[in-house]
Amino acid sequence: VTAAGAAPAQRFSRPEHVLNLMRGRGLRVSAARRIVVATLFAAEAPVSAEQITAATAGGGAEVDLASVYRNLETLERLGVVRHFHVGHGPGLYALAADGRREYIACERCGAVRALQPEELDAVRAEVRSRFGFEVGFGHFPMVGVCGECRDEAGEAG
Amino acid sequence: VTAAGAAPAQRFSRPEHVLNLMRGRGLRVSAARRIVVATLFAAEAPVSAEQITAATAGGGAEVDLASVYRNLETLERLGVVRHFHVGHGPGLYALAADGRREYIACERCGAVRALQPEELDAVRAEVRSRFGFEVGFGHFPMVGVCGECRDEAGEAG
DNA sequence: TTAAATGCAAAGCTTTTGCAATACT
DNA sequence: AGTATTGCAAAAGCTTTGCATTTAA
Repeated sequence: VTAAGAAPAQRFSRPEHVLNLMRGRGLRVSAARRIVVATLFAAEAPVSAEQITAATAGGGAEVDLASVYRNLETLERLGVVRHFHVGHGPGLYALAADGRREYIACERCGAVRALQPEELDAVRAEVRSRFGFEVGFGHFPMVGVCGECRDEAGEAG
Repeated sequence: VTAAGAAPAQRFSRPEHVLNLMRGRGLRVSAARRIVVATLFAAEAPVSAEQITAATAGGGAEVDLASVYRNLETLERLGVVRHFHVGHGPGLYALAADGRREYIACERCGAVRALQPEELDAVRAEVRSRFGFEVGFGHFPMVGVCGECRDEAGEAG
């Protein structure tokens, strides 16, 4: 079942696919948009708006932070991008190309691990049966300490 | 085992207990502090700093927001108060009188349910075994839709 | 040509910080 | 009296908004 108003699940394997989608929707393909989209495709992990503007520094042109935010919002409306929040700190944006994702974050090293929703179904079911809440980790992921950071910290207090 | 540096688990059933603790630590008992502490005791649910300043409006005196934040931080250092974050929105503060608490929040109605840590042990264990993360819900609670809000929304899309 | 999108600047919201004035001890 | 604490104001961090200018179509 597809929710009305939501963009259909779709695959965007390259920046041009996204830009074509925008053109198809009557949106313009500006230099700023090319850069934002390119940066998202180049990113290996979710990035903040600030990081996107910074990433453009190397490429020559600089995209204003406000424009980055506006474009991220536009891309999110198109279903191309999703964002979420880890602890304090800015929102993190990533391509939604592979469909819905959820996350779990390490508050110590900042690592963000992307998960398939099914991987969290057991957790979700546990929470639902115990507390009656239907929880999701796509927008507000769980925060904790990852295995590596726990190992580094040692086991003795 | 008690972590070094952490305040010992203690019970504060009345505002005076807290004020006495502060005096004992060489801290002064100001009008602002009386008000902040009183407001926390009077609150039925976790409150924001903003709500604490607003709550003082009825009592006559008004405590500056900055002072509220500073006092909340002081009280947190003393182990009297804890704060956590629900989605967007300001931090929420509550007495830690009954020991450690964790939370789960409804993103629709804003309800915050306090939980004993043991109630979340199964969830924690599930996450640990699957992902290697040791997660906590005391500072960044899970966010979802509570049972009542789901009922209200109906079951058909 | 013309309306969408940009850059810049300002503002909003939460929280923190500097500093002179106040008030607890 | 002496200093911790306050109030006010300004600033910091993230995000949004207003507006004149640029620019894609």
